[in-house]
Amino acid sequence: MRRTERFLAGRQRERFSGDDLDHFESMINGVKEHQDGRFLVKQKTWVENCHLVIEGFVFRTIQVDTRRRIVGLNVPGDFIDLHGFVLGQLDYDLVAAGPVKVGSVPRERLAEAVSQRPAIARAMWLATLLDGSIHRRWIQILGQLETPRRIAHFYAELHARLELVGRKHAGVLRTPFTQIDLGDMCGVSTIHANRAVGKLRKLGVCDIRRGDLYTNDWAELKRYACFDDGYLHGGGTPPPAADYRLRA
Amino acid sequence: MRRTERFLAGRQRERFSGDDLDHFESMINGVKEHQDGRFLVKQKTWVENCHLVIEGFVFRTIQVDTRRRIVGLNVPGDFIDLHGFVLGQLDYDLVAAGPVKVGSVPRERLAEAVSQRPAIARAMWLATLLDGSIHRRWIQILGQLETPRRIAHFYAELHARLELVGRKHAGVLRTPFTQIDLGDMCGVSTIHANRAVGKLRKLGVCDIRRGDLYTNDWAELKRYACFDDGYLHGGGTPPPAADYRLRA
DNA sequence: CGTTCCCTTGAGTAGTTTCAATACTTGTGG
DNA sequence: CCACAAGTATTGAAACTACTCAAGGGAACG
Repeated sequence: MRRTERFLAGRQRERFSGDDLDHFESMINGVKEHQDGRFLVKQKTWVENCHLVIEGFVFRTIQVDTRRRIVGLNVPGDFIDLHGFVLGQLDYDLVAAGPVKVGSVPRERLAEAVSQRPAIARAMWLATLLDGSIHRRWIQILGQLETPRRIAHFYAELHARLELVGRKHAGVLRTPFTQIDLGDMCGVSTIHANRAVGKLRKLGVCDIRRGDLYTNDWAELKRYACFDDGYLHGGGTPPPAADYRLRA
Repeated sequence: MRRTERFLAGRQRERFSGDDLDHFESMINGVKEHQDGRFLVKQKTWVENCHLVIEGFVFRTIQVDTRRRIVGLNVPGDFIDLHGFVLGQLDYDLVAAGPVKVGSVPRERLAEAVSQRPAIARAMWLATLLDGSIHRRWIQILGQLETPRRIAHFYAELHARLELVGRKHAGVLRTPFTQIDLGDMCGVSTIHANRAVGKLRKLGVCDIRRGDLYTNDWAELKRYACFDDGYLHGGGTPPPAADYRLRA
């Protein structure tokens, strides 16, 4: 299986030519595995390589004083630090959430690809736009839903994103996330995250145990979470035929 | 004064050649003024033109049922719907916040510029990355600060962003935002926004009246708001000399 | 000069936090 | 195999933050 197999899978990946896909695969100059909690990239340092998640999950965190906020989550197929390629540095830290496998692309190779392959340039831009879209939804969720629904929405999103990259989860979605993580994501205390998890259990929406979510009705869970997958821009919504490639 | 004068001002605008700047200016094929509350672009519709804010403010909102969330704010110099250029449609609505003047760029012109002018292509990507960076900060703020600090942070950010595009505000920063808007931005009820404004007044941090913020100590306000401008990627942080243009 | 929208204030309720204490898991070494 | 340690999960109680409902006051606009 290609290391870049999941990049933009479910979201216009089909626009790549076979040659582009080959080239893209060749840009990965190394793969590393990291343990849970490992800092992959620190904010405010010069980004020399960009990283693609191949296996596992990565948090984007911002730490202020003693308190950590998780401002984003990345799944297999996601680039995690493209911002650093253009801006030079990141405004967040990257932390392995559970064991993770990431591929590395040197910035010169990326610069070259972006300058010479319009499809890849466009794809990179697209990837960062998808990030933005998810960010906006998180902002909405944080301000609009009570904690149990935030947690449900988070898992619903994860479920949908994993499905886009080819991973179906029926009765259980396994993750390495602790309730501490859930709290940091939802902007609430750990204890409150625990009570919210308890409420989801009591309501019969789902059962979250040590990060693993059990449910036999994803549709009901998504309804409860007010989840609407439009913002993920999955498969069915490619724009009309008009040309919007970076180069003609 | 050029209509594109403020685009990326304070953030690598100096990287444009004079020719690029001329070309960029020529892409604007029309300028329109809109009144407060006017919907400029609706979500989930095909984006045929992209828009640049020339004067005034624009909200990015997401409406669910009767409740509106403001997930972003744009100021002069900002493109407000570049996402639609690549993704075809937006995941949010654009609403005029007070009277606003916007320039319009047809997508074919943008497609052409992006394909033939690497500096412009890079700038467009950069512009959307800055959006993302601000989004992440909002996520952090929403989860980490209590309401009075959120409001203070919001004004602090606005102050800094306006300064980047050449607008200094000493004793007062005038905006058309109502307390309803502040509540929708901070993810709290209007009434609670009102009480938070009252608290800022009582603390002596600032005095917000009908959207206008009065203070004689911006540094103190920013300290109170835990504001750190790094995420805006202003002037002082261009990356090292390495080439990261879209095309050689 | 009245309508309308916005701001302000009060009271009761619900959601969330902190502090504190008690279990449960998992991994490690004896 | 058991005991222990460390991290994680759970529960209770008091304090705080924020929400809703409700009513009154102020500023802007026609």
